[in-house]
Amino acid sequence: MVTISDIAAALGVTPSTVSRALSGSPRVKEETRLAVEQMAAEMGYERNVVASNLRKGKSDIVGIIVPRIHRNFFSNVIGGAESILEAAGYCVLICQTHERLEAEVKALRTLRNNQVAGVLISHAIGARDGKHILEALGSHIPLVQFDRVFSDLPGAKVVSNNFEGAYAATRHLAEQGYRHIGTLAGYMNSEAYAARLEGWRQALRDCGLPEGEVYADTIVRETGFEAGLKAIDAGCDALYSAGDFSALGAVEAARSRGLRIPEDFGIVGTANETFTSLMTPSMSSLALNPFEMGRQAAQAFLEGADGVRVVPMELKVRASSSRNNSENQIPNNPCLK
Amino acid sequence: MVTISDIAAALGVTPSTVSRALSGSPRVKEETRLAVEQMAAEMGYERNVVASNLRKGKSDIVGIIVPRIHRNFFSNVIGGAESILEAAGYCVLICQTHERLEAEVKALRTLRNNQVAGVLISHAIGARDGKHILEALGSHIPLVQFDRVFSDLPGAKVVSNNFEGAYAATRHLAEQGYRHIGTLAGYMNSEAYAARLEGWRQALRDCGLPEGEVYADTIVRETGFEAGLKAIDAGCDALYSAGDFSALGAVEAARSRGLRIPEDFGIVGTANETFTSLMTPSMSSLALNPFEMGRQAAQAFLEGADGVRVVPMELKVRASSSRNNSENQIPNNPCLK
DNA sequence: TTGTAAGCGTTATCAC
DNA sequence: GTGATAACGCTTACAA
Repeated sequence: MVTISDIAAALGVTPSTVSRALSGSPRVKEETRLAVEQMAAEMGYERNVVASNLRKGKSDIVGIIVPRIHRNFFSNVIGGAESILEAAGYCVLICQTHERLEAEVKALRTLRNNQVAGVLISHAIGARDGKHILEALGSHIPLVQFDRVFSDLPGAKVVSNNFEGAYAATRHLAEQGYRHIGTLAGYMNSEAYAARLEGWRQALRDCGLPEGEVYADTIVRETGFEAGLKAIDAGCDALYSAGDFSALGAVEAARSRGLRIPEDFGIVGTANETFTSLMTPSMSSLALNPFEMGRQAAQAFLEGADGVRVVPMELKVRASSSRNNSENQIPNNPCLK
Repeated sequence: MVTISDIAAALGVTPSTVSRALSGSPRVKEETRLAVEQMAAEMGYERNVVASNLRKGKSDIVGIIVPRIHRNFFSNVIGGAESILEAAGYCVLICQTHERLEAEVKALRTLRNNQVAGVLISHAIGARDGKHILEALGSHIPLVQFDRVFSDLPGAKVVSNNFEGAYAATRHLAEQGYRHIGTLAGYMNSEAYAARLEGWRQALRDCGLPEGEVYADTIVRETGFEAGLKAIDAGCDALYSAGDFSALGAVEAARSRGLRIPEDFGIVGTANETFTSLMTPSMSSLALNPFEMGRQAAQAFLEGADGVRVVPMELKVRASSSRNNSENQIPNNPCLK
């Protein structure tokens, strides 16, 4: 392993000069810089970043903590963040918590102990607030929250316009002529899901439809199925689901009750998972924009700016909610943006 | 930030004693150890792993390099590896190369410079051999290759039984009565894909079917579509595809030619992506066992053992290849395991 | 523009 | 069993 001292010795200068030359300090003669660079290349030098980090008290690693990397949403957020961070000279360390709080705390500790430059996080389900985050990470490492955020924590936040998105999805169902629109709502200690719930509720009101009921508070396929059955038996003719997998469960529930989709039962999911466009009938879904969220989160970290950034969602209308009788009488509504 | 010196000062001992006590050295009195541990807890001490790593010349980070984390296969490998590595006290750093060689080299460099304890890698498409890997990583960091491996590199390898898997998939198609079975083959400088190709070829021979043709050498949806059209126009009635996305393209090609699946055209993909079981008709697929591959790769790293580990594949028979006329006359074959 | 020297926090090697 | 001391490789005041 060749060090700056080796290069210094070979050139008859001191390690400090070599260090300066290699880190682009202006306080070094152009001639020396060239000599150093050439010698470094020749000897196959590579900076020991561990030593460098120890000395500087921080690294060029940015940690990203997500519940599960295999979810399309999160892997795309990571991709978006990477695209920005790598260009800025950072490297990215990815941790998954599998939705477990202890894993999240452990990841935060690990990142702190590795003196990361910053942390981008979408927290695991199961916490009511972000106290554990501050405790585990400390307060001097920049923190950016995305998607699932705690408003009470300091630092930047990147969120979707969940209210408006769910509103648009529900309104779309109403416009297709569905009249009893329930919801599969997701985890209620998450502000993102709470906002979707409110969007759904507001849309029903604005469309002059009866109040709907909440049939689930998790977004996995199994509960989607159970909740779907309940909704159908209670007389629902459509569901807005805060997740795609629970929506899928509901589709299966409708089938098992002999209902045709979209004729008898309409459904819109959320997240635009790959399978939604591949299944038959294809499933409408409220698309998040994860790549852009990742980019925004990375930008927020780089700029060190606090505050909330909102990334718009986009409704993908597909077969599961398209009855093609779009001219239904829905009261006009000023809230839709 | 509290250091071992702080603890030492508070207890009237030296930093060396504290270090020994905290790292479980036997050369320290039980009493002192307890006192140190208590004081450490009290003062909220946490080891500075950067300093520790510098001193020890290595870290407890294991790097995992994959082409793309959003592929089901890779995210599950990562999950499997994590489950083993975290239990063993390592933390995991994930890098994605987006199939780009330069990104792979950069990742290897980054990992080496961070003095990782080891690297698990599935290399990007586009290299003929693993020279760049050795050059970038050096030879003293343990390397474990999985799925896409270079035989000529030293170190442990974890692979699927690609030959046998493709053989079984092709034979299954033959048993369903398909007679002109082509293949969408994948990248030929990858040993995994080459083995699948051979398995397909051998199965055709053993089943007494005419030699088939290779219609694609990439596994993306678009080329699957193009290649599917060609295969159909050339008289194929079935395809074994080395990837699920190309198989999906072929399904779309068959549809666009007005063929019914599986009646007129049969297809089996590879990888068992989530969508295969959700699409209509559901798609048969040769499942890899990524979680287990990840576990095996991690084990190989921990044990420091070289050699090749084989993880079996499993054929998932679904609608796209099920004509339910399973009694076709196929010569019995000793090769099938 | 370059050299000197100290130190980041930890661990390993001595000696006692 | 504990203490003193050096060293891991790099960066950065400060001095020259």
